[in-house]
Amino acid sequence: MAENKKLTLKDIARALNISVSTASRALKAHPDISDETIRTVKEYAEKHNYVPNALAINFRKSRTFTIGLIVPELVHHFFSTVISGAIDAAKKMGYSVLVSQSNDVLQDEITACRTMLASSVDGLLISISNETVEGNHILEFIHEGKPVIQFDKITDQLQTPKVIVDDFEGAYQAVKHLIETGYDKIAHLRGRREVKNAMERALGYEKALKDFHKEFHEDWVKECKLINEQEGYDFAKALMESQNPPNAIFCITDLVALGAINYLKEAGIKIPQEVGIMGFSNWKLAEIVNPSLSSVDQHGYQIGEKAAEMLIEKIQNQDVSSHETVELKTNLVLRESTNLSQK
Amino acid sequence: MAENKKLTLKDIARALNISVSTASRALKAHPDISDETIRTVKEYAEKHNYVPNALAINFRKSRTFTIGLIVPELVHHFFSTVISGAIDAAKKMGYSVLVSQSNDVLQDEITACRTMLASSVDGLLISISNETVEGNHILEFIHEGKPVIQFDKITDQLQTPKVIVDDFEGAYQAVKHLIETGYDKIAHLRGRREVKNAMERALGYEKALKDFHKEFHEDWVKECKLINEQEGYDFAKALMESQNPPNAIFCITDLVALGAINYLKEAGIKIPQEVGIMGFSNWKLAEIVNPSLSSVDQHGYQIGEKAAEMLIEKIQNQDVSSHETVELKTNLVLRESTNLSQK
DNA sequence: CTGTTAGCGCGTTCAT
DNA sequence: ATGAACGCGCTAACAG
Repeated sequence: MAENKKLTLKDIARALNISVSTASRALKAHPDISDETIRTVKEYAEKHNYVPNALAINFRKSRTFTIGLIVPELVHHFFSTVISGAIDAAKKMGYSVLVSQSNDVLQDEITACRTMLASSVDGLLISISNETVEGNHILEFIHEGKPVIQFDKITDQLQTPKVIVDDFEGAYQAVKHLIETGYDKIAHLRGRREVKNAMERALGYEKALKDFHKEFHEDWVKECKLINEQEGYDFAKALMESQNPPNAIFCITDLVALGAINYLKEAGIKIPQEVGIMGFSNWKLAEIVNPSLSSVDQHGYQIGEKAAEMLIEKIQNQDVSSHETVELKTNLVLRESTNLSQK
Repeated sequence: MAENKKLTLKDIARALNISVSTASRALKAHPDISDETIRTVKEYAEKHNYVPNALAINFRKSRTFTIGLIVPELVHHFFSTVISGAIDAAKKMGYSVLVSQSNDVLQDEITACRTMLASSVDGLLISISNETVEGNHILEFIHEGKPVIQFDKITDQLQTPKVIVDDFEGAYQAVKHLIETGYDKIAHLRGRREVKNAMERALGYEKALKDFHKEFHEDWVKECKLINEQEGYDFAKALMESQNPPNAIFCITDLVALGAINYLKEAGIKIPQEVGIMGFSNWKLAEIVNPSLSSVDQHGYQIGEKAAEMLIEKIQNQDVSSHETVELKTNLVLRESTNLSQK
């Protein structure tokens, strides 16, 4: 079956009647070694299909060329896109990626961190769970000299480099576009105040209204707790049935927007003529839903790429103390749920 | 900064004035060691937060408690669901998961395999790319005594255990349901003949028609090459504009079904009254699309779980030669795109 | 240019 | 019940 017995340096050395260290150096073309020896050793290694024992190397150098990646949810368009970008970038730099999920449960996140630490990843990429506040489990990496980079869902409590999307600007542009295409009564289905991304989007929304001198009402801002379709539906209903219904709704997320769309369709309210709907995240569903949904694209793939690149750089420079923040720009993807042209 | 200097057995031994081997044995409560020593050592280890060096252990035992997982595409509802299941199951059994994607490109798959082999995973979970035929790169794992399990997209060319969904039965049930709810002219947008899953679904479709004595026409079976929305749209159009249009379409995948739905809506053909649409895979979009799509659920999470469990079992039993196939049942999820009740 | 030696942290004989 | 010694495979400091 398994013709294991992997060839080791020792075998090569014995076969060629040289010392193990010479063999080792020859294989990496060390300048001290004569060209001839190098050739001989390399030929022999090639011929007998020598594969260095990665475990021994890892042990010796105490690093694994593996990075950890923890997200709240794996089955999620945005996060799987980020993962995809991170894996591709890591691969290019010779690293593998250990993936885990926290299910937005702090305890699971802690466990995942421990496991990653135990499997000796060289660094960590993490988007924290909703429950995470202090993050000692994450600091442990830093203590062990392993860089950590936060992305998307971050906390400023932890001094690490961060890769995020400019939520404020994304929201601002989205609302600005709504205004420019003729909507003047714009509501916002926001997320919880404790979540940074949600806060930023809400601030961008407010700023745009202010800059363009549009109405702002507390009543037009509804706080979603679960960020799901049902909430979108319910709040859209509440808004439209209120005294002073808006003519556009800017939603914290596409899923919430979907719920809003469903309500509007059910109520026979025309999209985008009577009410415009703007989502955020540009998930697959934005293309699929009917009418298709205008949304703010977050470039998940690039976030993953950038974060992985930064992390690996830090690893290679043994830099565990810097904490710059990279903010990637979003861009607006216009579809049928909002007016297209200027009014 | 980094107060590294991790505690080693040697440190403990020196501190407690015992030998390294005693310390080692005490920590795992070896029967030879006196209870008192055990207690002392454990206490000391606890107090000073001793963490065994995983790298050293891996090296010594030449295994890593890590499994590899390669899928064609990461940003894909079904595969991310499988990954989720695999990671959760692996975690329960004390394993981590290294994830990679092939993009359905053979060369990428080969690279991914090499990387995984180099990072010394203990076993491999793989859903092969469309381009994969022989799979020597996968056999290498077996040669090294590392079990491999194929799932979903598999090839019988490789003698490994497999975890798949019963595509034949799933398709059969789906078509049977269409028949039982009144459709008698059922078309099928199938996948390529070279792809096993596609073949099974097509066979299930044919068998159901035969068993219930329904019309079968070559013209009603269209082969999708790309399995995308556009093909669904185009083929649905072709079918409906033909001499003998069907009154139901069974689609190889939800995405194709989406295209078909879009065409029918555009053409003003009523779903499900005039034409019923059945998808396959039960992706997120099936719930979201309008009308929502009846589909065959593949239980991706369970596939991932089962595959990971089996793999880890094989690893633990050093079983690299068995090749049983586990076939999980699908189940039909009925929504608005098909008739509900018996006619 | 090449070989010798030592050691990474741990587990495992083999002694005692 | 405990310790000494060895080795996993590889690298690197130190000789020559």
